[in-house]
Amino acid sequence: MSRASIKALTAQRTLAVAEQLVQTRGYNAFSYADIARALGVTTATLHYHFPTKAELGKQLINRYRTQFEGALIEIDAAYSEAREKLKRYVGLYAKVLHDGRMCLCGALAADAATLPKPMRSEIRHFFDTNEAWLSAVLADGRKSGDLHFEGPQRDAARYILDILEGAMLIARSNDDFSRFDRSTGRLLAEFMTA
Amino acid sequence: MSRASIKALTAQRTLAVAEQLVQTRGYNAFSYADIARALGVTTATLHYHFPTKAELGKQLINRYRTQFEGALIEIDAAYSEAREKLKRYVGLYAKVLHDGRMCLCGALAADAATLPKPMRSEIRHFFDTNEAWLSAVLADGRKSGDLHFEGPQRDAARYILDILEGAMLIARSNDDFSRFDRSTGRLLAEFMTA
DNA sequence: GTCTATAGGTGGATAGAC
DNA sequence: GTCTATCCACCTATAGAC
Repeated sequence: MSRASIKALTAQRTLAVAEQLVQTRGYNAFSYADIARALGVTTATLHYHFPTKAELGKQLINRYRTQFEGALIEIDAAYSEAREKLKRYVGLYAKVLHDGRMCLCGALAADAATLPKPMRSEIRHFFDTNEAWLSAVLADGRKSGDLHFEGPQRDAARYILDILEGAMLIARSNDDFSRFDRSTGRLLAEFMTA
Repeated sequence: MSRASIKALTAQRTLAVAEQLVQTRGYNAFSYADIARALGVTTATLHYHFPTKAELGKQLINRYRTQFEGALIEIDAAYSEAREKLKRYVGLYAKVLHDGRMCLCGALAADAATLPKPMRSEIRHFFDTNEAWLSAVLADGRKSGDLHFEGPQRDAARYILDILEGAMLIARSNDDFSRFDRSTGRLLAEFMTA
């Protein structure tokens, strides 16, 4: 781990709690007081590590994207077939949902209009990362005959991301996670059928 | 119009402004003060018409769903082909997006965990209405050979709704409405191809 | 129906002691 | 690094005059 990413224990715990709060309640529905209560510290302590909520939010997304990129690298290392990679990719989102959470950036996207610019940029970065990885998998799958779809890979990648975020959003609000599995199952079938 | 739905002018204007605020900023990012400023009245006046924010929110969704049902009835009256109905249905969402807004219930779904139960019930009601209408259109389209899809109509209907909400969410957060059009275009093509 | 005035609470954020 | 104490802005909501 690089020196730049070494963080004090309280800072790490703050990020973990804040992440969970954003994913379950949304950016505008959590406060420094919520985190302080969970950690057993005061809000002044939190402001020492993260001067502003905007800064905390930015680092939150950055960390989330970095961890996500790590998971994508693991998939690339463990599987060679495009359709298997796509399945595991969907599995990443399913795991988040099963943990009772919304995708961090999906949750933040809903409040995008109220967020500071740096946070909006980080959110785009996360979506761009998804799009790039998916595009590569789709290109590979199309070439090998493993996956089937019409039009540009980029558009198909965005389509997949749209479904994942939408299915999470609706499944959570309806308290029925099986809806996510049925929708993503349909999605996978669509790309795996000639 | 039934007597029960007649509302004082200020109440009507309040609902219109509040709706726009929720759709653009989210439930937890707007206040009675925002509405009061827009209408040129005091917050006390708003509380006369809507005692609590929860009550305002509930009536907001109820009104939205009622208007939406009216639009669905219009579609049914104007078109007979299932694929044409489906196109117009997607057009309803496109219109909301083009107005710079998120679907009201999609926006609220993101904050669902922080909402009072009556509001959550109204949100479900909206999604159920979508699902029921779509299921009927899909059943009809499959019967006439106008639409093509695998599995239960209900699952396909939910799949469509998931994409619409997800595509809106991402398109808005990326400030690129054309993404919505490309994803929904792909969706329509999927159901119209044998 | 709308106002003034205000209560009671919580929000993010800071100064300065330890 | 963490604390106590505090500021000021904003929130939802209410009482009572007009």
